[in-house]
Amino acid sequence: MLQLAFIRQNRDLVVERLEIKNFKELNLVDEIIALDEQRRKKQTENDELAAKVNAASKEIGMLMGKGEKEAAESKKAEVAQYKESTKQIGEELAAIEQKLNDILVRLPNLPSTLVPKGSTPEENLNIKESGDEPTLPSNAQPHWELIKKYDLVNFELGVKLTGSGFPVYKGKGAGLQRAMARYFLDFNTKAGYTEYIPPYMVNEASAFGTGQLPDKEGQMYHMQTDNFYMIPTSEVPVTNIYRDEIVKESDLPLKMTAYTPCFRREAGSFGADVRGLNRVHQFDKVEIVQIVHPDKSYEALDEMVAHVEKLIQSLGLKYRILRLCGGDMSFASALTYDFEVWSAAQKKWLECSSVSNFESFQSNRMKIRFKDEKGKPQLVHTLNGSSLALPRIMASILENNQTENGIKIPEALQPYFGSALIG
RNA sequence: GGUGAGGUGGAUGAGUGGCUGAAAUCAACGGUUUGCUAAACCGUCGUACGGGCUUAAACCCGUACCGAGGGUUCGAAUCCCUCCCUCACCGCCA
Repeated sequence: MLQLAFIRQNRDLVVERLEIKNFKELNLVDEIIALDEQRRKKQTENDELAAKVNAASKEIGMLMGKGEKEAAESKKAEVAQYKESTKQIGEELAAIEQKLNDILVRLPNLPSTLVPKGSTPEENLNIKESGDEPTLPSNAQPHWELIKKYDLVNFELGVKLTGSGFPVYKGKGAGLQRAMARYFLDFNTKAGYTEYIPPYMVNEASAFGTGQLPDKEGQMYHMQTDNFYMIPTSEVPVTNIYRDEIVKESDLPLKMTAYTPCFRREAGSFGADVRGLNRVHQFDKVEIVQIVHPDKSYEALDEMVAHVEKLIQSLGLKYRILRLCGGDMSFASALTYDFEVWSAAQKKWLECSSVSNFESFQSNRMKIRFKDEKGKPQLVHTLNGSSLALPRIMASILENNQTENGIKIPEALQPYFGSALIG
């Protein structure tokens, strides 16, 4: 969430930036400022009263020690007078704080100055397109047909076991998935990311920390009995590793990677968008996360974008990089680059990575800080990106690399997959 | 799931009603000493919010926080209640 002091001091800027993010309830900004003022007044009142009570209590202790019972009793009576008002002021203060916090938590992050205006995916800025258009055989098929042909993924079986959107990978399909995961992880650890295997369910505090709650409540699977959430991305558990920590400045940047399944309810999708592996409820993803010094976060973002680009290039896929417009960005992000790979038979771009700088939006919720040279705690910046989401990469590889004889496996994956062709 | 023990600052750990925002030790940081390292010695060493304060810093003052929430009391780390978590043993089990 945004820092209160920042909103207070930059009211106009906040409103202007929120507009770019297509945020409608701009009146909340002034409401926050008004509530904050009330809060400070109330707290001063509250503190002064508490100070009086504390002072009187100390005196009572001393008087009792000296055996001056009379004087002590009269002091007690004095404190009793404060009692009523302490309770009332305390309650008022708590109510104001509650209200303030409720609103604060609903404000999305401010987009960086690089973010283009816009409200739909069409308004995203296409900043780079690269890679060769593959030459397909005349009888080229979309990946959901290829999957059947080579018996790689069974969607109907997933429906039987769970429901739609829970694919079952089989044989070479399972093998390709495993090969991708290992290759991506190796690629990341070689670049200095430490591998983690986190829990696949998180508690409320973790889901709140990265911004999934309360904003995206409905997008996560919720285990009611234990009040856990299935992770929609490993960003959630991995970033929360450092929740409520004050790290050493010299330990920054912290770089982490994790391979996990991701669970998304994604209600309301239909049609070609959800055919095959395009959009599913459970999919695997390798994620990278960085926790960095606030002065270095945009440098880190560029580094991560370059890293993901290199990985996609190594797979020989045609791709493009988009800078998301205000309306298409996530709640918590300040700047997001999406990577899309070309799925040649569907003639469709498939999002396979999203790399974002959250600045201090997440760290303010999670209270991840470091001590600067003066010893003052300061919020870190957090970033994350997919490196990469597996199913759409698989879809793209299958479609782009299909030949009369079978599917060619990208060279980089061959050592992991164990062969050069699915035939 | 059963039984027992326990949750205190970066760590260990003392503290059972006022002198405790919290002993002591370790770690960390600054310094003295030293040919270097080590040792020794001195000093510093929680966070948040509010006020002094005006843009900021420094500093000073206040308030809150000893797992979370409530209660008793003039006063709670300390007493009571509820919840959460951890550890040990048993049961079950990959």
